[in-house]
Amino acid sequence: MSPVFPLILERVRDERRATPRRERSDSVRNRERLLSAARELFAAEGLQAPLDRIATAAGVGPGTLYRHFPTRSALWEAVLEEPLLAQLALVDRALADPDRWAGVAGYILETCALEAERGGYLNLMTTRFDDAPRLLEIRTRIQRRIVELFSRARAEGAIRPDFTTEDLLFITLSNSRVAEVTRDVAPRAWRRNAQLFLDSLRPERAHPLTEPPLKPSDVARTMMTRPTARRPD
Amino acid sequence: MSPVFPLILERVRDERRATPRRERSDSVRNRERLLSAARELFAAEGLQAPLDRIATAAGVGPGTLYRHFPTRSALWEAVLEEPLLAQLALVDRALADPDRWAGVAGYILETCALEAERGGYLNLMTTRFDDAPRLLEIRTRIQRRIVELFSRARAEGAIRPDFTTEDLLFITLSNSRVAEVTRDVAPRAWRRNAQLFLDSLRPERAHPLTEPPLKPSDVARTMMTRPTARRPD
DNA sequence: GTTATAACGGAGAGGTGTCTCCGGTATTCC
DNA sequence: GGAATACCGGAGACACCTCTCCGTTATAAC
Repeated sequence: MSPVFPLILERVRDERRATPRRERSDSVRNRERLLSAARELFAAEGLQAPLDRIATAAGVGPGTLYRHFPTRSALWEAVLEEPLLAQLALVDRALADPDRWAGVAGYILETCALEAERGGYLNLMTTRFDDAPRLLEIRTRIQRRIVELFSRARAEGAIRPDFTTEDLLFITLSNSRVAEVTRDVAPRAWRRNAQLFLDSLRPERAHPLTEPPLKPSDVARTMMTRPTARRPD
Repeated sequence: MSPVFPLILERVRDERRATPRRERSDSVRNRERLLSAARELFAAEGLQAPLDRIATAAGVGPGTLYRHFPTRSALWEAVLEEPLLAQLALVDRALADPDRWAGVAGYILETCALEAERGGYLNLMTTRFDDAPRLLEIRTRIQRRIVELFSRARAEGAIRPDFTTEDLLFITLSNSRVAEVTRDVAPRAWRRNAQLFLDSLRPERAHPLTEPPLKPSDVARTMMTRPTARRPD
């Protein structure tokens, strides 16, 4: 056992590390499968769908899922960026509409549709994304644009003056709950709920709200429970 | 071993069966404790609160809980009759109000309050009570009265003409969700949501709803999942 | 007291879900 | 083709919840 051989092997290993090995084909394939299964199950059963079931649906073992996505948040980041960006695009379109009411009403209906309709993800806007900074960042951008959208509408009298962006929490929660419950029974029922809500938004003959609005910090604290099912420590 | 003794014992046993033994004091005490713990946990954590935790909170073993209340439904029947009757009383009061709008608006606000406020039970009106016929029966009575309340209000133009009692599902779901999420953060926030909803009910603010109303059978099918946690067979 | 027994409560089986470890294998590189 | 190793996937630990069985105990009746 001369010391020479180990040294050579050492060098070889270092070279390998410098030019990293190509990603294994089965790894790539499995990641794709996992993402596709996750998209499907998150849409069908909600963002809390059991990870094991996602692994099974993807045809891999649980170990493989956890290697690719160590936490639920990691999987969320990979899956939910796209729909969140779609949401962002919606606000932008709404902001571009010169008709303020049309902008606001259209935004609400479309964002509800995005969550409620088949293949849409429920609770996208009300789930904690603590460990998913990318998602959080997009949502922050969305929220800033929403504030802009509604303050313009309010300033121009397109909506009732006492409506705040925090009040959007109500339609968001309401829509996801209604959609969840009526999906299989009356898949378009959420629209009626949203249309009713729109009528409560209109400026004409609005009756004053005696209950003060939520503070933004309160809204933040209503976000849905932890991303993994693990108990709090 | 003469056959006489057994015969006497037999008679004694029969007499005992005729005059049943008094209920044991510890049994009574434990039932009270269980009910009180159940009231508390159902209110604090929802109607699906773990039965084991209820047993623990009552200071008894799980066996004792299941002996007194073999199913979750049995416990629900013992605990939820009272609040459902309170709900019934609310509709009756609303029906008695000669001012139709006041009746309807009052009913909605008060029923929301009943569910949302500390010690109230969430989802009382949207949980399946399949194995709790007494609760089911009360709820049916409530629903009949509600139909009466709203059809009068509609007939007299106190609310928008296209609003159906099935649409109440929306405020019910919305209120319980909002309450659930804001309870610890802004315990009165549900009121603002309800007030907004009321404005969508007013006839003078109504814009036509393009989405048709739910059918009563659809509403029935939106009821929340099974009473026990056991998987469906 | 004594006795019969109803009620207790905890151990544990069975189910679901999260997450890890590790022996075996498939893939890449040469 | 062979060697090195990254990746696989299942077994299994842990946690939570439901529900039952059964040896022990408390209570009521006498």
